Amino acid sequence: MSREAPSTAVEPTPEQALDVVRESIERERLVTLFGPCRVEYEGRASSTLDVGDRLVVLKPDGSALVHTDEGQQPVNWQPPGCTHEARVDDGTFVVESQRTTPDEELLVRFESVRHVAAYDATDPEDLALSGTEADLRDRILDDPSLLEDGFEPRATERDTPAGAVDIFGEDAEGNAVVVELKRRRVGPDAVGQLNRYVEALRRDLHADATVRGILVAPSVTDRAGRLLERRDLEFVSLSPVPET
Amino acid sequence: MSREAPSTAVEPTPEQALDVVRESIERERLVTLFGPCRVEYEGRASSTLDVGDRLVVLKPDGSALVHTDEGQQPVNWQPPGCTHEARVDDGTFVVESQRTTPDEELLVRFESVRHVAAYDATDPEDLALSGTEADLRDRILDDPSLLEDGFEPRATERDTPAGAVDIFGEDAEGNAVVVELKRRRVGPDAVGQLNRYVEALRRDLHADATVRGILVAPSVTDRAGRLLERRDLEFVSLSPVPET
DNA sequence: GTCTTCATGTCGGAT
DNA sequence: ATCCGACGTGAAGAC
Repeated sequence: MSREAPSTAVEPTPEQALDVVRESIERERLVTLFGPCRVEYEGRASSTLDVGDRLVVLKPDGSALVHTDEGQQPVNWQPPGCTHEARVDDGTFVVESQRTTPDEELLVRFESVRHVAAYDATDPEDLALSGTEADLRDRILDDPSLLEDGFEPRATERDTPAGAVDIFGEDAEGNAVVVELKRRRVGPDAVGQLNRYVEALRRDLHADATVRGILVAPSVTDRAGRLLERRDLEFVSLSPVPET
Repeated sequence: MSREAPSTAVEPTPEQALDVVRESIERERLVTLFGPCRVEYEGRASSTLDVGDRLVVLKPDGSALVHTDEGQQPVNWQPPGCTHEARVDDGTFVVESQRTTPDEELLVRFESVRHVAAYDATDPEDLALSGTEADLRDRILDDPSLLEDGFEPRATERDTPAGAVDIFGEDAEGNAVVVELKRRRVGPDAVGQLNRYVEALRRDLHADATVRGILVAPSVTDRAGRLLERRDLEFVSLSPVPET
């Protein structure tokens, strides 16, 4: 019962495709199908897609992907947790993938299946990613003077009525400082976020407390920069990874 | 030179895989590879992924996808416009996908290729999607009283210094109305967005002009609701699709 | 190219 | 289950 060789069939009949797919779903294999098909989706939104050649991937965790020859994103999909079902309907091979909460359904109707394959896939590894917001946070915690001289971090993920603040601390004068981190160049949305946290803390702390808000990112857009000024918020340029 | 049958090879040697993949890239076919591999990415961020079974998809538009047995999203990828290259390196089959602006590179090193397939794929169809924000906008433009009696739309995508307003109009009393649309339940971010537009218009219009801000969505979260009140903004519950 | 926002966003973490 | 924010977000449209 260890990993078996991939099962594949070129130009299978609908019945042959059905056999492969049903058994593969049963045995929790990763399935790929290729051929001309129509796709219908109904759920949070709804869509139809007329006949074209597509690659359909069914994963053992219940995800489904419909890929065309273009684009990084699938043209249709279903998230993990769905139930895949295959059948032959009116002589054509059909895959249906359903879930509840919310009720959603994906239907792929093949004009013909040009290829089907099934794989035993196991992947014990986690992705090791660097250059994230967490890396930016750690850079500042390791050397708070990167933010400004005299800055002292007091907490990460500090809760406020408006949400959790990335880094909360004190400046050299003892003022409260709210730091919002972004791993890349930011627009007006990040300024709004920082502003909400600063307002919330100003309401929560003593009325006489000064609360500074500092946005930390590699850079800001013009509009975001003007918005920062208007809100009396500050900006410090810093990347998740030291500049080369 | 019309559509040929899929080419596939089970357990190819690295050299056989190389032949198939090189020719398929040349001929702009859609390629899938399956087998145990390591993956490295370097670009906006960087990542490594140790050995595991994965499905790799190379598209003729230059996209690359690395899928594990779990998750809707690829564990690694490359966007359209990249250059795919295959080679045998130290006896192992390797795929490299590169792009510029920004410089990014994806490297997939197979321990062994368990299956390779190549497809001629053409897809002339566009997805027909409904239930989007555009549908919500059209509902209101068709029947402005859905927003409130006496509302008159004047413009969509009206420009302000803070960005484009979804719907700009006038209420029964002649006050300016800024409408922000969301196709689903919204959080604090949407309130911030609406607030920016309202502030910008208050600065732009005559000092004595009243500018109302209305958020239109199926529902709002508690925090967003409180934020709306604090900012003196309004909420109207409406879905992109009429309720059943 | 940059900027801005939408998305069936997805995903993870916390409550 | 909902809420909230990060993401190598991606994709589209405007400038």
